[in-house]
Amino acid sequence: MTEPQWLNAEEADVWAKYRRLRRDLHKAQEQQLLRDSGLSAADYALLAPLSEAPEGLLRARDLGAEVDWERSRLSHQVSRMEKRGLVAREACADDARGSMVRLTPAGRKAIEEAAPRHAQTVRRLFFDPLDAEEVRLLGQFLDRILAAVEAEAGESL
Amino acid sequence: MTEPQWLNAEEADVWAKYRRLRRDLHKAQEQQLLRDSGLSAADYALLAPLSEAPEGLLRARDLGAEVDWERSRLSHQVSRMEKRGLVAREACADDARGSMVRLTPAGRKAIEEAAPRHAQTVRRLFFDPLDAEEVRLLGQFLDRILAAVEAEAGESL
DNA sequence: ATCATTTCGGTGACATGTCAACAATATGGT
DNA sequence: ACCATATTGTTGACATGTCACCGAAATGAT
Repeated sequence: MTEPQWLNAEEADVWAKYRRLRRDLHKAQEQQLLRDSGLSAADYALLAPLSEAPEGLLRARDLGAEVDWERSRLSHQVSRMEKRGLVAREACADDARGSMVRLTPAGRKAIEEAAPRHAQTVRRLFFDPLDAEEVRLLGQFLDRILAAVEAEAGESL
Repeated sequence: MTEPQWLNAEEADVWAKYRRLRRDLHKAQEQQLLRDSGLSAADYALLAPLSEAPEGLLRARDLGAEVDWERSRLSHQVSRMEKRGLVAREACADDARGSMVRLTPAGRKAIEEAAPRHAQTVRRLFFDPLDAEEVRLLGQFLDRILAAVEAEAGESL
């Protein structure tokens, strides 16, 4: 009996490290983005798939699928970015319910300036501390933990 | 020349997995907490150190240090939790600037009911998919990445 | 003792994220 | 064609998080 319900000392330590990394890495990236490009993480998340789409144009539904965001979240964020001139909304020809989101020239300029430095930051902070074999292992660990999380999420559908 | 500026295919894959894990694990935990205990992640973050403090009483400054939150964030969250009866503010005897935060009986009940299931969820999702050696390795990886992140953060001080 | 500086907590404005509800439109079964 | 249902996007209310600033009080240098 006595399922191992609580975490042992090493697990508690690793869990604390994960939470700290989660927070501090995200904060470091947001600050780097904002400082270098004036973009927020939410801005970047939407600009990246838009910049890879033909003509920088995506239907809101498809942009939402790319980033896996809820519709309301996407709508709010697009509204904020529209105000700042990073994107523009257009009508959807195929479907009168739909809404197209187009990257403006200013938005294209912002993402193209931001992307290299963003990638450099990811490399320097996340990958440089590990060698190739360790990256491979970490990928395996993430796969397995993700599978457990997705299985849990799947139950409630 | 040509510093490895962009991520290679495996790195991009691992990075995408990390971001997905980051988001989905956090969401799974928040939902479990809210469903089982009516607490948000922010509630839990403050209730945990309070429940371990003598008399469930901590000075705001020290509570903030425990969770490493900014003062304004802590103040906002304590205000919201005060409204819901989870904690109560008191004057600080030593320092007239200070403010004490005390766990109410309702707050103690909430955290004590939430904690075991929270720990179970962490174990099931994060640690059960890994064996002991893998947990040890993951801890090493996190240590090294964290060191890189903290070094970066330290530069701007 | 005096006064600049620091610490402490709080507030308001705003950005972000979630939820419930809504209106308009599309879709599919009959 | 008709109508129940699903999809799409938006909105408003609210929780959360960040930032700049403030006022009060403690601290430290002189």
